[in-house]
Amino acid sequence: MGEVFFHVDLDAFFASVEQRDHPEYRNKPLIIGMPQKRSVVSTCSYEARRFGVHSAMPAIQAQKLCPQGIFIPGNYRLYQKVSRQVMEILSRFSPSMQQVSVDEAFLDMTGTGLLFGPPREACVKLKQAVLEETRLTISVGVARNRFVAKLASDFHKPDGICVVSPSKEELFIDRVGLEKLWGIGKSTLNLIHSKGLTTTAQIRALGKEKLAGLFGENLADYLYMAVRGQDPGICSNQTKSHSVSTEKTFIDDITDKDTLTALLNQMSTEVMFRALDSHELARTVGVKIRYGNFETLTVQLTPDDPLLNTAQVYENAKKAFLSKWNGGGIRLLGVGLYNLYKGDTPIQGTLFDEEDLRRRRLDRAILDLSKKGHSLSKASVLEGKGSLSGSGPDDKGTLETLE
DNA sequence: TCTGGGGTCCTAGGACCC
DNA sequence: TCTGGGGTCCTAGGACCC
Repeated sequence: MGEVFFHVDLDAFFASVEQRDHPEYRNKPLIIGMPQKRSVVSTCSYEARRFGVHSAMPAIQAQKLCPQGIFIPGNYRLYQKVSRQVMEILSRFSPSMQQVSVDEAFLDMTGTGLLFGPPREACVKLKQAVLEETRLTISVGVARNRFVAKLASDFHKPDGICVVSPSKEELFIDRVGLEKLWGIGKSTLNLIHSKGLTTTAQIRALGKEKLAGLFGENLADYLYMAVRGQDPGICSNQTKSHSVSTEKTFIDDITDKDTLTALLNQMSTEVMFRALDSHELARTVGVKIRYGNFETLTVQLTPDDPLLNTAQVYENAKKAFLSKWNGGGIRLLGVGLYNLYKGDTPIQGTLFDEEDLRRRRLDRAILDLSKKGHSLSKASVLEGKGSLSGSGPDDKGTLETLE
Protein backbone atom coordinates (compact mmCIF):
# COMPACT_ATOMS: atom_id res chain seq x y z
CA MET A 1 0.00 0.00 0.00
CA GLY A 2 1.51 3.26 -1.09
CA GLU A 3 0.83 6.75 0.08
CA VAL A 4 -2.59 8.36 -0.33
CA PHE A 5 -3.25 12.10 -0.30
CA PHE A 6 -6.55 13.94 -0.50
CA HIS A 7 -6.85 17.51 -1.62
CA VAL A 8 -10.07 19.12 -0.42
CA ASP A 9 -11.38 22.28 -2.03
CA LEU A 10 -14.55 24.13 -1.05
CA ASP A 11 -16.72 24.96 -4.07
CA ALA A 12 -17.02 28.71 -4.79
CA PHE A 13 -16.49 29.10 -1.06
CA PHE A 14 -17.46 32.69 -0.24
CA ALA A 15 -20.38 32.68 -2.66
CA SER A 16 -21.62 29.33 -1.37
CA VAL A 17 -21.64 30.59 2.23
CA GLU A 18 -23.72 33.59 1.14
CA GLN A 19 -26.15 31.46 -0.84
CA ARG A 20 -26.49 29.13 2.13
CA ASP A 21 -27.34 31.98 4.49
CA HIS A 22 -29.45 34.04 2.07
CA PRO A 23 -32.08 32.02 0.19
CA GLU A 24 -32.70 35.01 -2.07
CA TYR A 25 -29.18 34.54 -3.52
CA ARG A 26 -29.69 30.91 -4.45
CA ASN A 27 -29.62 29.95 -8.12
CA LYS A 28 -28.62 33.53 -8.93
CA PRO A 29 -25.40 34.96 -10.30
CA LEU A 30 -23.81 36.16 -7.06
CA ILE A 31 -20.55 38.10 -7.11
CA ILE A 32 -18.41 38.95 -4.08
CA GLY A 33 -16.86 42.33 -4.87
CA MET A 34 -18.47 45.69 -5.51
CA PRO A 35 -18.65 47.01 -9.09
CA GLN A 36 -16.61 50.15 -8.58
CA LYS A 37 -13.40 51.63 -9.87
CA ARG A 38 -10.24 49.63 -8.99
CA SER A 39 -12.20 46.77 -7.50
CA VAL A 40 -11.99 43.10 -8.49
CA VAL A 41 -14.13 39.99 -8.13
CA SER A 42 -13.16 37.94 -5.11
CA THR A 43 -15.35 34.90 -5.79
CA CYS A 44 -18.56 34.28 -7.69
CA SER A 45 -21.25 31.62 -7.82
CA TYR A 46 -21.36 29.03 -10.59
CA GLU A 47 -24.40 30.84 -11.99
CA ALA A 48 -22.20 33.92 -12.49
CA ARG A 49 -19.37 31.88 -14.01
CA ARG A 50 -21.66 30.94 -16.86
CA PHE A 51 -21.52 34.59 -17.92
CA GLY A 52 -17.73 34.47 -18.05
CA VAL A 53 -17.23 36.09 -14.67
CA HIS A 54 -14.28 34.79 -12.65
CA SER A 55 -12.04 35.62 -9.69
CA ALA A 56 -9.62 38.55 -10.02
CA MET A 57 -11.60 40.07 -12.87
CA PRO A 58 -12.24 43.82 -12.57
CA ALA A 59 -15.70 44.06 -11.00
CA ILE A 60 -16.78 46.70 -13.52
CA GLN A 61 -16.13 44.22 -16.29
CA ALA A 62 -18.08 41.54 -14.43
CA GLN A 63 -21.02 43.93 -14.31
CA LYS A 64 -20.86 44.41 -18.07
CA LEU A 65 -20.78 40.65 -18.67
CA CYS A 66 -23.52 40.01 -16.15
CA PRO A 67 -25.75 43.08 -15.60
CA GLN A 68 -28.30 41.07 -13.62
CA GLY A 69 -25.56 39.88 -11.20
CA ILE A 70 -25.97 40.48 -7.48
CA PHE A 71 -22.87 42.25 -6.15
CA ILE A 72 -22.07 42.16 -2.43
CA PRO A 73 -18.99 43.27 -0.46
CA GLY A 74 -18.50 39.99 1.41
CA ASN A 75 -18.15 39.12 5.08
CA TYR A 76 -14.60 37.89 5.51
CA ARG A 77 -14.82 37.32 9.23
CA LEU A 78 -17.68 34.91 8.65
CA TYR A 79 -15.74 33.06 5.95
CA GLN A 80 -12.83 32.66 8.36
CA LYS A 81 -15.16 31.24 10.97
CA VAL A 82 -16.76 28.78 8.55
CA SER A 83 -13.30 27.83 7.29
CA ARG A 84 -12.19 26.89 10.80
CA GLN A 85 -15.32 24.79 11.18
CA VAL A 86 -14.61 22.89 7.96
CA MET A 87 -10.94 22.38 8.84
CA GLU A 88 -11.99 20.87 12.15
CA ILE A 89 -14.15 18.34 10.33
CA LEU A 90 -11.32 17.49 7.94
CA SER A 91 -8.90 16.97 10.80
CA ARG A 92 -11.15 14.20 12.12
CA PHE A 93 -10.34 12.18 9.01
CA SER A 94 -6.58 12.33 9.20
CA PRO A 95 -3.96 12.91 11.86
CA SER A 96 -2.09 14.92 9.25
CA MET A 97 -4.24 17.76 7.93
CA GLN A 98 -2.42 20.59 6.21
CA GLN A 99 -4.43 23.71 5.53
CA VAL A 100 -3.09 25.61 2.52
CA SER A 101 -5.56 28.47 2.26
CA VAL A 102 -8.91 29.58 3.60
CA ASP A 103 -10.74 27.08 1.40
CA GLU A 104 -8.43 24.15 0.82
CA ALA A 105 -6.39 21.54 2.63
CA PHE A 106 -4.37 18.37 2.13
CA LEU A 107 -5.09 15.23 4.10
CA ASP A 108 -2.53 12.47 4.39
CA MET A 109 -4.86 9.47 4.23
CA THR A 110 -2.10 6.88 4.09
CA GLY A 111 -3.09 3.86 6.15
CA THR A 112 -6.62 5.03 6.98
CA GLY A 113 -8.27 2.26 4.96
CA LEU A 114 -9.39 0.29 8.01
CA LEU A 115 -11.07 3.35 9.48
CA PHE A 116 -12.74 4.92 6.46
CA GLY A 117 -12.56 2.31 3.72
CA PRO A 118 -10.95 2.67 0.32
CA PRO A 119 -10.36 6.23 -0.99
CA ARG A 120 -13.60 6.70 -2.87
CA GLU A 121 -15.60 5.56 0.12
CA ALA A 122 -13.64 7.85 2.42
CA CYS A 123 -14.34 10.76 0.04
CA VAL A 124 -18.07 10.11 0.24
CA LYS A 125 -17.94 10.06 4.04
CA LEU A 126 -15.90 13.24 4.10
CA LYS A 127 -18.26 15.05 1.76
CA GLN A 128 -21.24 13.87 3.79
CA ALA A 129 -19.77 15.10 7.05
CA VAL A 130 -19.00 18.55 5.62
CA LEU A 131 -22.42 18.82 3.98
CA GLU A 132 -24.31 17.76 7.09
CA GLU A 133 -22.44 20.02 9.45
CA THR A 134 -21.98 23.11 7.28
CA ARG A 135 -24.36 22.69 4.31
CA LEU A 136 -21.45 23.29 1.97
CA THR A 137 -20.11 21.13 -0.83
CA ILE A 138 -16.49 20.24 -1.43
CA SER A 139 -14.51 18.65 -4.22
CA VAL A 140 -11.91 16.03 -3.42
CA GLY A 141 -8.89 14.92 -5.41
CA VAL A 142 -7.07 11.70 -4.55
CA ALA A 143 -3.60 10.64 -5.64
CA ARG A 144 -0.38 9.27 -4.26
CA ASN A 145 1.12 12.73 -3.98
CA ARG A 146 -0.10 16.25 -3.17
CA PHE A 147 0.65 17.71 -6.57
CA VAL A 148 -1.62 15.34 -8.50
CA ALA A 149 -4.27 15.38 -5.74
CA LYS A 150 -4.42 19.16 -6.04
CA LEU A 151 -5.01 18.99 -9.79
CA ALA A 152 -7.55 16.20 -9.30
CA SER A 153 -9.77 18.14 -6.91
CA ASP A 154 -10.32 20.68 -9.68
CA PHE A 155 -11.09 18.06 -12.31
CA HIS A 156 -14.69 17.25 -11.41
CA LYS A 157 -15.59 20.47 -9.65
CA PRO A 158 -18.06 21.32 -8.16
CA ASP A 159 -19.14 18.63 -5.68
CA GLY A 160 -16.80 16.15 -7.35
CA ILE A 161 -14.51 13.27 -6.57
CA CYS A 162 -11.53 12.39 -8.73
CA VAL A 163 -9.25 9.49 -7.91
CA VAL A 164 -6.07 9.23 -9.98
CA SER A 165 -4.51 5.79 -9.77
CA PRO A 166 -0.72 5.55 -9.96
CA SER A 167 -0.79 3.92 -13.41
CA LYS A 168 -2.83 6.79 -14.87
CA GLU A 169 -0.78 9.73 -13.63
CA GLU A 170 0.85 10.72 -16.93
CA LEU A 171 -2.40 10.30 -18.80
CA PHE A 172 -4.10 12.51 -16.23
CA ILE A 173 -1.45 15.23 -16.50
CA ASP A 174 -1.92 15.25 -20.28
CA ARG A 175 -5.68 15.64 -19.83
CA VAL A 176 -5.22 18.51 -17.37
CA GLY A 177 -2.94 20.33 -19.77
CA LEU A 178 0.18 22.42 -19.44
CA GLU A 179 -1.56 25.72 -18.75
CA LYS A 180 -3.40 24.37 -15.73
CA LEU A 181 -0.45 22.80 -13.96
CA TRP A 182 0.00 24.07 -10.42
CA GLY A 183 2.94 26.46 -10.52
CA ILE A 184 2.74 27.44 -14.17
CA GLY A 185 1.44 30.94 -14.68
CA LYS A 186 1.29 33.30 -17.58
CA SER A 187 4.99 34.13 -17.70
CA THR A 188 6.24 30.58 -17.49
CA LEU A 189 3.69 29.47 -20.07
CA ASN A 190 4.92 32.18 -22.44
CA LEU A 191 8.51 31.11 -21.85
CA ILE A 192 7.65 27.48 -22.63
CA HIS A 193 5.69 28.45 -25.73
CA SER A 194 8.61 30.56 -26.92
CA LYS A 195 10.64 27.34 -27.14
CA GLY A 196 8.03 25.83 -29.43
CA LEU A 197 6.55 23.55 -26.77
CA THR A 198 2.81 23.44 -26.20
CA THR A 199 1.94 20.12 -24.54
CA THR A 200 2.97 18.13 -21.49
CA ALA A 201 3.69 15.14 -23.74
CA GLN A 202 6.21 17.18 -25.75
CA ILE A 203 7.96 18.20 -22.55
CA ARG A 204 8.01 14.62 -21.32
CA ALA A 205 9.69 13.54 -24.55
CA LEU A 206 12.64 15.81 -23.77
CA GLY A 207 15.39 14.56 -21.50
CA LYS A 208 16.47 16.26 -18.34
CA GLU A 209 19.55 17.76 -20.02
CA LYS A 210 17.57 19.20 -22.92
CA LEU A 211 15.15 20.80 -20.48
CA ALA A 212 17.95 22.22 -18.38
CA GLY A 213 19.53 23.71 -21.51
CA LEU A 214 16.26 25.41 -22.39
CA PHE A 215 15.00 26.50 -18.99
CA GLY A 216 17.79 26.29 -16.45
CA GLU A 217 18.20 23.78 -13.66
CA ASN A 218 15.32 24.86 -11.46
CA LEU A 219 12.44 25.14 -13.91
CA ALA A 220 13.74 22.05 -15.73
CA ASP A 221 13.52 19.99 -12.55
CA TYR A 222 10.03 21.26 -11.89
CA LEU A 223 8.84 20.47 -15.43
CA TYR A 224 10.52 17.07 -15.53
CA MET A 225 8.66 15.93 -12.44
CA ALA A 226 5.36 17.72 -13.06
CA VAL A 227 4.71 16.21 -16.49
CA ARG A 228 5.33 12.76 -15.01
CA GLY A 229 2.83 13.30 -12.23
CA GLN A 230 5.58 13.35 -9.63
CA ASP A 231 5.47 15.96 -6.87
CA PRO A 232 7.85 18.79 -7.77
CA GLY A 233 7.63 19.91 -4.16
CA ILE A 234 5.55 23.04 -4.51
CA CYS A 235 4.08 22.98 -1.06
CA SER A 236 7.03 22.67 1.22
CA ASN A 237 5.83 21.65 4.65
CA GLN A 238 8.24 23.75 6.63
CA THR A 239 7.89 27.49 6.53
CA LYS A 240 11.20 29.24 7.00
CA SER A 241 10.69 32.93 7.34
CA HIS A 242 7.37 34.57 7.62
CA SER A 243 5.83 37.96 6.94
CA VAL A 244 2.77 40.12 7.57
CA SER A 245 1.69 42.95 5.34
CA THR A 246 -1.17 45.22 4.51
CA GLU A 247 -1.84 47.34 1.47
CA LYS A 248 -4.56 49.58 0.17
CA THR A 249 -5.51 50.68 -3.31
CA PHE A 250 -7.15 54.09 -3.38
CA ILE A 251 -10.10 54.96 -5.57
CA ASP A 252 -8.21 58.07 -6.65
CA ASP A 253 -4.46 58.62 -6.58
CA ILE A 254 -3.11 60.39 -3.50
CA THR A 255 -0.41 63.04 -3.72
CA ASP A 256 -0.70 64.78 -0.35
CA LYS A 257 2.32 63.98 1.82
CA ASP A 258 0.53 64.35 5.15
CA THR A 259 -2.23 62.01 4.07
CA LEU A 260 0.32 59.45 2.86
CA THR A 261 2.37 59.53 6.04
CA ALA A 262 -0.79 59.28 8.14
CA LEU A 263 -1.68 56.17 6.15
CA LEU A 264 1.80 54.79 6.70
CA ASN A 265 1.32 55.35 10.42
CA GLN A 266 -2.00 53.54 10.39
CA MET A 267 -0.65 50.61 8.38
CA SER A 268 2.49 50.37 10.50
CA THR A 269 0.32 50.12 13.60
CA GLU A 270 -1.82 47.43 12.03
CA VAL A 271 1.02 45.14 10.97
CA MET A 272 2.91 45.62 14.23
CA PHE A 273 -0.20 44.73 16.23
CA ARG A 274 -0.61 41.61 14.15
CA ALA A 275 2.99 40.58 14.84
CA LEU A 276 2.54 41.39 18.51
CA ASP A 277 -0.64 39.35 18.61
CA SER A 278 1.12 36.26 17.26
CA HIS A 279 4.10 36.87 19.57
CA GLU A 280 6.57 37.52 16.81
CA LEU A 281 9.38 39.99 16.31
CA ALA A 282 10.30 41.44 12.94
CA ARG A 283 13.76 42.31 11.69
CA THR A 284 12.74 44.03 8.47
CA VAL A 285 10.13 46.59 7.51
CA GLY A 286 9.13 47.23 3.91
CA VAL A 287 7.03 49.74 2.03
CA LYS A 288 5.28 49.19 -1.28
CA ILE A 289 4.41 52.02 -3.62
CA ARG A 290 2.34 51.80 -6.79
CA TYR A 291 1.99 54.94 -8.85
CA GLY A 292 -1.00 55.91 -10.91
CA ASN A 293 0.61 54.39 -14.01
CA PHE A 294 0.87 51.04 -12.17
CA GLU A 295 4.64 51.31 -11.85
CA THR A 296 5.37 49.42 -8.63
CA LEU A 297 8.38 49.54 -6.35
CA THR A 298 9.36 48.29 -2.92
CA VAL A 299 11.89 49.43 -0.33
CA GLN A 300 12.94 47.61 2.77
CA LEU A 301 15.05 48.40 5.79
CA THR A 302 16.68 46.01 8.22
CA PRO A 303 17.89 47.93 11.26
CA ASP A 304 20.58 46.39 13.48
CA ASP A 305 18.02 45.49 16.11
CA PRO A 306 14.53 44.00 15.74
CA LEU A 307 11.57 46.34 15.57
CA LEU A 308 9.97 46.51 18.96
CA ASN A 309 6.97 48.81 18.71
CA THR A 310 4.59 50.62 16.40
CA ALA A 311 6.54 53.86 16.66
CA GLN A 312 9.72 52.20 15.40
CA VAL A 313 7.90 50.52 12.55
CA TYR A 314 6.33 53.79 11.48
CA GLU A 315 9.60 55.68 11.77
CA ASN A 316 11.37 53.19 9.51
CA ALA A 317 8.45 52.86 7.11
CA LYS A 318 8.38 56.63 6.72
CA LYS A 319 12.12 56.80 6.16
CA ALA A 320 11.90 54.06 3.54
CA PHE A 321 8.94 55.71 1.84
CA LEU A 322 10.51 59.16 1.64
CA SER A 323 13.71 57.69 0.21
CA LYS A 324 11.82 56.40 -2.82
CA TRP A 325 8.76 58.53 -3.41
CA ASN A 326 9.11 60.82 -6.41
CA GLY A 327 6.18 62.99 -5.40
CA GLY A 328 3.88 61.42 -7.96
CA GLY A 329 0.28 60.40 -7.35
CA ILE A 330 0.01 57.10 -5.52
CA ARG A 331 -2.51 54.41 -6.35
CA LEU A 332 -1.46 51.82 -3.77
CA LEU A 333 0.45 52.03 -0.52
CA GLY A 334 1.54 49.10 1.62
CA VAL A 335 3.55 48.30 4.74
CA GLY A 336 4.97 44.90 5.64
CA LEU A 337 7.08 43.23 8.29
CA TYR A 338 9.52 40.57 7.13
CA ASN A 339 11.93 38.12 8.71
CA LEU A 340 9.54 37.49 11.54
CA TYR A 341 10.53 35.07 14.25
CA LYS A 342 8.96 33.84 17.45
CA GLY A 343 9.70 35.92 20.50
CA ASP A 344 8.27 38.58 22.75
CA THR A 345 11.44 40.01 24.10
CA PRO A 346 14.59 40.49 22.07
CA ILE A 347 17.56 38.26 22.68
CA GLN A 348 18.27 38.00 26.37
CA GLY A 349 21.12 40.09 27.64
CA THR A 350 21.12 42.47 24.70
CA LEU A 351 20.95 46.13 25.48
CA PHE A 352 17.84 47.86 24.31
CA ASP A 353 16.63 51.34 24.75
CA GLU A 354 14.38 51.32 27.80
CA GLU A 355 12.05 53.77 26.09
CA ASP A 356 11.59 51.39 23.14
CA LEU A 357 10.77 48.51 25.46
CA ARG A 358 8.33 50.67 27.36
CA ARG A 359 6.54 51.62 24.18
CA ARG A 360 6.31 47.97 23.27
CA ARG A 361 4.59 47.20 26.57
CA LEU A 362 2.25 50.08 25.91
CA ASP A 363 1.46 48.71 22.43
CA ARG A 364 0.65 45.37 23.94
CA ALA A 365 -1.62 46.95 26.55
CA ILE A 366 -3.53 48.78 23.82
CA LEU A 367 -3.82 45.57 21.82
CA ASP A 368 -5.13 43.63 24.81
CA LEU A 369 -7.69 46.30 25.59
CA SER A 370 -8.89 46.49 22.03
CA LYS A 371 -9.35 42.72 22.00
CA LYS A 372 -11.55 43.01 25.06
CA GLY A 373 -13.76 45.36 23.11
CA HIS A 374 -12.66 48.66 24.59
CA SER A 375 -12.68 51.42 22.06
CA LEU A 376 -9.49 53.39 21.89
CA SER A 377 -9.10 55.77 19.06
CA LYS A 378 -5.46 54.84 18.53
CA ALA A 379 -6.52 51.24 18.25
CA SER A 380 -9.33 52.00 15.85
CA VAL A 381 -7.10 50.61 13.15
CA LEU A 382 -7.67 47.23 14.67
CA GLU A 383 -11.43 47.36 14.64
CA GLY A 384 -11.54 45.69 11.29
CA LYS A 385 -8.56 43.49 12.10
CA GLY A 386 -7.90 41.03 9.32
CA SER A 387 -10.17 42.84 6.94
CA LEU A 388 -8.97 46.37 6.36
CA SER A 389 -11.88 48.48 7.41
CA GLY A 390 -10.75 51.32 5.22
CA SER A 391 -11.13 53.89 7.95
CA GLY A 392 -9.47 57.22 7.45
CA PRO A 393 -6.20 58.21 9.01
CA ASP A 394 -6.59 58.63 12.75
CA ASP A 395 -5.12 61.31 14.93
CA LYS A 396 -1.60 60.91 16.15
CA GLY A 397 -1.83 62.43 19.60
CA THR A 398 -3.71 59.63 21.30
CA LEU A 399 -0.69 57.55 22.20
CA GLU A 400 0.79 60.39 24.19
CA THR A 401 -2.44 61.27 26.00
CA LEU A 402 -2.80 57.63 27.03
CA GLU A 403 0.55 57.69 28.73
C1' DT B 1 -11.85 45.40 -18.85
C1' DC B 2 -7.09 48.91 -16.63
C1' DT B 3 -5.28 45.56 -13.23
C1' DG B 4 -7.45 43.65 -4.89
C1' DG B 5 -5.13 41.92 -0.85
C1' DG B 6 -2.47 38.55 1.63
C1' DG B 7 1.03 35.57 1.32
C1' DT B 8 5.50 32.40 -0.31
C1' DC B 9 9.40 31.45 -3.07
C1' DC B 10 13.10 32.46 -6.49
C1' DT B 11 16.72 35.25 -8.77
C1' DA B 12 20.41 38.28 -9.22
C1' DG B 13 23.63 41.66 -7.76
C1' DG B 14 26.46 43.87 -4.22
C1' DA B 15 28.75 43.90 0.31
C1' DC B 16 31.55 41.59 3.29
C1' DC B 17 34.17 37.81 5.29
C1' DC B 18 37.35 34.02 5.03
C1' DT C 1 48.82 44.76 -5.06
C1' DC C 2 46.24 41.75 -8.83
C1' DT C 3 43.02 38.50 -7.84
C1' DG C 4 39.89 33.35 -6.68
C1' DG C 5 36.27 31.18 -4.99
C1' DG C 6 32.61 30.11 -1.34
C1' DG C 7 29.23 31.49 2.03
C1' DT C 8 26.00 34.60 4.02
C1' DC C 9 23.30 38.66 4.42
C1' DC C 10 20.67 42.26 2.36
C1' DT C 11 17.89 44.43 -1.31
C1' DA C 12 14.66 44.87 -5.32
C1' DG C 13 11.90 42.80 -8.41
C1' DG C 14 9.01 39.28 -10.17
C1' DA C 15 6.26 34.91 -10.51
C1' DC C 16 2.78 32.43 -8.55
C1' DC C 17 -1.00 30.95 -5.46
C1' DC C 18 -5.89 31.64 -3.45
